[in-house]
Amino acid sequence: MSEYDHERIEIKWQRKWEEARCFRTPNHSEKKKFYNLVMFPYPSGTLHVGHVKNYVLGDVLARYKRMRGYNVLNPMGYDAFGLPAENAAIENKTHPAKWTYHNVDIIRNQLKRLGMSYDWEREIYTCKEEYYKWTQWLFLKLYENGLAYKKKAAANWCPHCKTVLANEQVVNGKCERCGTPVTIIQLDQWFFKITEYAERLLNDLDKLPGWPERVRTMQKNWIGRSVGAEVDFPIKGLEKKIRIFTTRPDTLWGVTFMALAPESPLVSELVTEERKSEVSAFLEKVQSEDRFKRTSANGPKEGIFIGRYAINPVNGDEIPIYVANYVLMEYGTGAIMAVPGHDQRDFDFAKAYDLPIKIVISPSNGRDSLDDAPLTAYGTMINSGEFSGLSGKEAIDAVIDHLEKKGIGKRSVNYKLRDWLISRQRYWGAPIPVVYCPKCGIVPVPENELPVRLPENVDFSEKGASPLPKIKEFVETQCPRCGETAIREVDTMDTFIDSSWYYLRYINPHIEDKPFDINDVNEWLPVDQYIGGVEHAILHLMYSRFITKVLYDLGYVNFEEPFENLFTQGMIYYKGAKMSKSKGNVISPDDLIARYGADSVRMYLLFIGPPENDAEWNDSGFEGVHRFILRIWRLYDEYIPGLKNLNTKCLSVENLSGDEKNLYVKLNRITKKITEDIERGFHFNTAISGLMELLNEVYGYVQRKEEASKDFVLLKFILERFVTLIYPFAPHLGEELWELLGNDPFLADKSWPGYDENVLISERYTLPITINGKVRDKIEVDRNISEEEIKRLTLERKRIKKWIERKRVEKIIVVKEKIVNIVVK
RNA sequence: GCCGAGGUGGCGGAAUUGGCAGACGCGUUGGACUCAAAAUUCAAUGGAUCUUAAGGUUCGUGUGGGUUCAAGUCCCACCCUCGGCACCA
Repeated sequence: MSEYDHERIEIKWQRKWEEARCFRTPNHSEKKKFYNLVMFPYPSGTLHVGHVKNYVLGDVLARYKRMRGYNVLNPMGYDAFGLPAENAAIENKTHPAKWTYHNVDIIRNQLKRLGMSYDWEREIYTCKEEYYKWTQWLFLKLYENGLAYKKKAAANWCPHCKTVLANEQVVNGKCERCGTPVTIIQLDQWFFKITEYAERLLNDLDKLPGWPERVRTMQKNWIGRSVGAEVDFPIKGLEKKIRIFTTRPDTLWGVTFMALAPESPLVSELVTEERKSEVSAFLEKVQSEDRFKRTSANGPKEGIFIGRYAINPVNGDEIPIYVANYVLMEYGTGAIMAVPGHDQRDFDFAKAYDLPIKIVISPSNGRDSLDDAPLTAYGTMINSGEFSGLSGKEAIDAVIDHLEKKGIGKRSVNYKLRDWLISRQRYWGAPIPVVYCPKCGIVPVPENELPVRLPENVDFSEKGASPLPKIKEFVETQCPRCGETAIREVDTMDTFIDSSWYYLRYINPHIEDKPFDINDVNEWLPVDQYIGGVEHAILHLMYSRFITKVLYDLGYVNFEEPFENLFTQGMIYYKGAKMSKSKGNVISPDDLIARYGADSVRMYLLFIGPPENDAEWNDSGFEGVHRFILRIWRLYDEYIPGLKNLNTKCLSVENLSGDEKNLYVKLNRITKKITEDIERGFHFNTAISGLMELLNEVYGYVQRKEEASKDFVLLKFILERFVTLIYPFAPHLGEELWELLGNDPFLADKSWPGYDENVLISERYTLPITINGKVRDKIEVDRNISEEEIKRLTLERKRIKKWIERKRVEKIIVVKEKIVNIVVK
């Protein structure tokens, strides 16, 4: 009896696959393409089992699709630029590149040791010149087309990371990476005009039925479209107007004051002389407050009258103008009309400052007092002149038409989405390819001068600050336009730009004169299956969609959405928390692979539960799966010597009966189940339980049967099928047993087995009989039996008679092949 | 507050179209093997309850209603957990 030497087996097959280049994917093939993509890792250290789950899911699908005859593209690379590398470099007095490449080597080895079927010849690193050259090219394309611009603006600054962040990278007022509360600073920054694509990013979500509803909803929320009107309010005694945005033009008659954002330039323009000192004191106070708290819900409403009045353009009311802390400068016009009768915030403010409350929407549900809450629901307009009596959408449309006709307002759409701030005051990223010339101003670096190289000899001794501005050779340059001395941009690009197009580079990873070949990309994209964590629901996934749409508009690709199907896998928890180095609860795959083998790790990560759910790592659960693998090994080890030379072609299925027939039926049933579990969408946990069932069945057979009466040809046939079925999940074990059974490699090149539907339909089956819905008996019947016959047989049963005697049988429901139900009273 | 997902044995989880709830695994218990233990292997395993036993009965999928011959699955109301958004006018 031989031991299951997982290490020998796994390394043997990993080597063989590599030598035979089993997983190399030609760009063109007779076969149908399948682009299988797993979100590439940020190489911050070693992978733990939580990361590994992601890659295992992708690998199972890739291997399965390959067996189904697809030309599968299954690439891997590294999202290799980023701040952690720089921080580590500062801490360990090394270079970010060195740290990054070191980590990449570890991760690559981990992935190889796990048996991932990647086409390693397509490996990409976003930090390599040959890659970031094209990231810079992408920037130029956006710049040329007016989609990249520079402006001075309030930006989120992370004091710990010492850089600005995009809105998407601020979570609850804190830096998404390090958790430090962000502050606001004014800086000259580069932006991508993602807002110009807001409508399409929103609408095209409907074209993505293969995405989880959850992710689409999150993006919808983030884009935050609202429809309404812009209205101009004249100011009493001045030739000025305040423009506001509202989604409720039907409440225009209920405006009792106006409010400006503290940052609004209108404040200083409009404030009267007498109110100036009080107002600026208020502004100072607001500025000193925590911005996140100030702009989050339930904060106290504060403000101050600026001494000026506006005129309500629809009814001529004079209304006071306030500055209020709850009005945001970044949304709409930075000014609002306040309708305390029908808006919670305005209501709170009005209560706090004793402002009048007017009711202009009729309280439909019997409420007539607004003492404690405003009436925010839609309803019938009242006290609104000629518009009184209108309600709902009709009312809103009528009011807007009126505004447009009178020239005091117009239909308008607003989004919560802001432009993508892409400048980072860091070293380890792709330099923004722009030069500042005293004569010509902003000058983009010409395409043929790319890449703008990141200088390598860099001093990281000054803690925290980017070293780029201090490198003379980098900063000082000539203007590409006029040749005069000029200064280079010293900010680098947000690393989310690197990852917003990497799925295109995999198609032609080594091409030198362009980022990708248009024809090849159009052939391979969109990605058929994208797999990754839900934490990228907004960030990476929306940026990638945006960049794809830009490339589409510029004619570089012929598809508008990059990822046809998206699967978001759940996280692995350990000791009740997300695995993380800082919490000290990571489980490394390395030790497990050394002790139990990669196949056990793969199988457990698949068996742990539905892959989209979060799951708690459980050591004894893992051992259970490992036991299953040992159990497979023992069975094969015992029977292979006797089976090796048998020819399964001799198997005649028609002549099977009894135990053998049952076993054969089971094989077909399980084959069907596993196939459907995979096809139906990542139900790998139940697929594996099917394999367990099948193995139990085989064990039952070989133990029950006398040695002499066993059908060894059938046994061999089943054992061959079994390893084929387990191959996508435990590929090393599959290949090894396949070979030991006397077959030539590679199982990797074999087809996924079919199944015989006909044998699944048996001539006889068991039919449960229920009385008033409770199972009381079962009968075995012929497939072709008539309903009448079933009824007759049912009523003859001793057990059934017992239940229906002295009762009245109301009716008998027979659902063939399902159930019989007798209704008695 | 709004939106989304979910709630099933001691535990992880199955149940695909309304048709035998609890597949598979873990754990537990018992038998075999062994000097013994481990490993392995076979069997039992939702709760309550009746019976000497074989075998019954009854309750049971977050709670309360409803539809149906039949509900984990459909409808209504509610409770709880998780995730997202949250002064966005």
